[in-house]
Amino acid sequence: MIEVKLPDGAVMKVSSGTTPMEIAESISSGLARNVLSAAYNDKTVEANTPLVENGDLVLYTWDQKEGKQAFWHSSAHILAQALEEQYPGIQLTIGPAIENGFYYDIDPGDHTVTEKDFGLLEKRMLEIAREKHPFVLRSISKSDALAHYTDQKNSYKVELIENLEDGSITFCDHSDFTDLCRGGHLPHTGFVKAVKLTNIAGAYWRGDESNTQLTRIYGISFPKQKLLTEYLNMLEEAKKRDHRKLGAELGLFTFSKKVGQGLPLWLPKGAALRERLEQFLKEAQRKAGYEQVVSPHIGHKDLYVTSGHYEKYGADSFQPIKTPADDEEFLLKPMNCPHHCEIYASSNMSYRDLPIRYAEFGTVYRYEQSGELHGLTRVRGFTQDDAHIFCTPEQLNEEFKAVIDLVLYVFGSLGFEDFTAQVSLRDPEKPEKYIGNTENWDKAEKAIINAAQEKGLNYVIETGEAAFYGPKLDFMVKDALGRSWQLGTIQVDYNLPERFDLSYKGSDNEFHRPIMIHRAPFGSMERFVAILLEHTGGNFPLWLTPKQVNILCVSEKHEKYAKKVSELLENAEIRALVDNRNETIGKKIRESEVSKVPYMIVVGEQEAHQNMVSVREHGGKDHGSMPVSEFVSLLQGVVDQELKTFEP
RNA sequence: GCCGAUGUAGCUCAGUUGGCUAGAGCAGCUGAUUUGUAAUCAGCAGGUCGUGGGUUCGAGCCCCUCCAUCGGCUCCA
Repeated sequence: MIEVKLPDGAVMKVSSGTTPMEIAESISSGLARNVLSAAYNDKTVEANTPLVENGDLVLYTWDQKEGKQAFWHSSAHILAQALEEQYPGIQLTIGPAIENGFYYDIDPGDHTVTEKDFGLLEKRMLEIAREKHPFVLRSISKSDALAHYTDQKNSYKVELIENLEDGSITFCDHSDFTDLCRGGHLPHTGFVKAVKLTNIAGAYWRGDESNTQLTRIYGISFPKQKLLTEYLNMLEEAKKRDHRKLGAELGLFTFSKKVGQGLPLWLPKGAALRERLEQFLKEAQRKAGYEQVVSPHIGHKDLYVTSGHYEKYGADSFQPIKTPADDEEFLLKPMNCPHHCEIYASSNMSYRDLPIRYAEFGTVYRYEQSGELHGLTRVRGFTQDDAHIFCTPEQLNEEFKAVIDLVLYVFGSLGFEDFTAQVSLRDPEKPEKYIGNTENWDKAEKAIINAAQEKGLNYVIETGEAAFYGPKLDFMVKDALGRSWQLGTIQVDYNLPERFDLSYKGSDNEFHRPIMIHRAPFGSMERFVAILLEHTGGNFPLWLTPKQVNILCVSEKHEKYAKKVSELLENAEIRALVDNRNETIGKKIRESEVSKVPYMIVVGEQEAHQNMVSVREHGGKDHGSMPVSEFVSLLQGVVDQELKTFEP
């Protein structure tokens, strides 16, 4: 007999060899129907793994992340089986569950996998599912495992097995299909009731560009058809919030093949919105003791050789511009930091001057590979809300925390509550990717973690995500389709001050090296506006939106009164326009709704007569009629709610 | 850059096995109408079918090149 403890504290005495599924059955048949997977003593087990020692058992259903993982991972096995049947001779590699669904990577050999085959594959997967084949995990010796895949001429699996310890290797069988697998499956294939293969892509073996490119098939599966339908509807809804679509519909920005790919053109409305964002941040930065500087769009190649950027990115950048006479080389500015270093170096600094905070909305140009461009989130020319703080080691912690406050203020004012703070550290296995000595890196990484902890930030650590000159605290936000993007970033840098030989005179009358903080709360104006669009669906905060009020005339006869209202609003710094077109009021309202203008004022006979305005909010809410002054206070109240003042 | 897909009017789309002068709705323009809370009516105009080449008596449709876009991979100072 063994003792099995459940999460609610109950202890069950069962005979050794009892499975989690049998325990679920003994609790209730409803639970048993829903159990997908389990964890025993914090280790993932299958629902049909015999338990042979005392321990803690957690049963997972579809409602838990772990349950979904088992579900999708098992679905990947079914996909692999269908793929092998459809394309004989392919080599299977890996097939994990991911955040939403699963994929399988295959080397297709002579086959070309196309979306046209998805229907057949899905059909076959459902057939396999309906046959309710149990997933059976079995141990196999390393030599037998190698022999199995050498036999199949599958070099990928051989490579995987060679890196595994003998004794820890397991195969998973279902139907007549076998795969190398460490476990985490459903009891049997029958749980899978709905399958959708979503897309097909190239993916490099082991994520390394120098390796062969495999074919990756993505899919998602569900225990009920209804859940699949809901998922597909959700995707449709998300597409409506795509910033590329909304940006065009709302007249914010565009692209031109002639100007060049990845080079956004801001239209008047978009430019006005961006301008407002800049003013908002400039004001907060002014209060926080920043000074604006301006630097040119090109810089001498030597500048970037000094900074180290040339060595790191020179070959993959827009290539140097050469002067006609002296054959000097200039680069389009790919970042602002070296310029700001030179501004710092232009005067003698004392410890009394520090911290120095140079801010600039600096437009930079980076040659991103064509396949990486993506709307406004990944472009070749963009404007960073950049600033560089030069400070003493004693000031570093306070300065860093002040920047966290600023970033949180910016995010708060724009309604970004759903972000992940990510501490991006260096990859200790790849020191060649970074410049500077280990001692400074340790200090910089510790400084970031300390500040994040003291600020009570709930952060995750990602190794290998640091910049080449220093670690970062990144603020990650997801787009409509759940893809994660870096917006705000704060970086600690001991390296550039050294490379530019920056110094200050200390109270001890000796020269010291300042520490540099790179930071950008938005990240870039382009990406920030893109993600803001996807989060708000184009319904921007009132303070930010291009047009706040549409004044709609019931007929052209009321234009004069409308103009008067418009002037009053203008005096109160409210952005309003009169719509006096020869159209029905219904049509004007509809167009105003579609273009997401937050407020509508209807003026006709009645309003002109009573000197009032009828107020309708975007979405249909009727505020009734009121004097213009009352409407102005209504809007000011909303803006006050949205925009808290920044107190550093 | 790599893998896969897509490209017809400003936008959303139709266009049969290759066969008359490539269609529709919305947007635009002109006129009528003077409107009370999500689309008034009529007329007009708008396209080198992404680009360049090829096959064919004949190409929006078939083949190739390039360009751009979309979904991934890699990259992201």
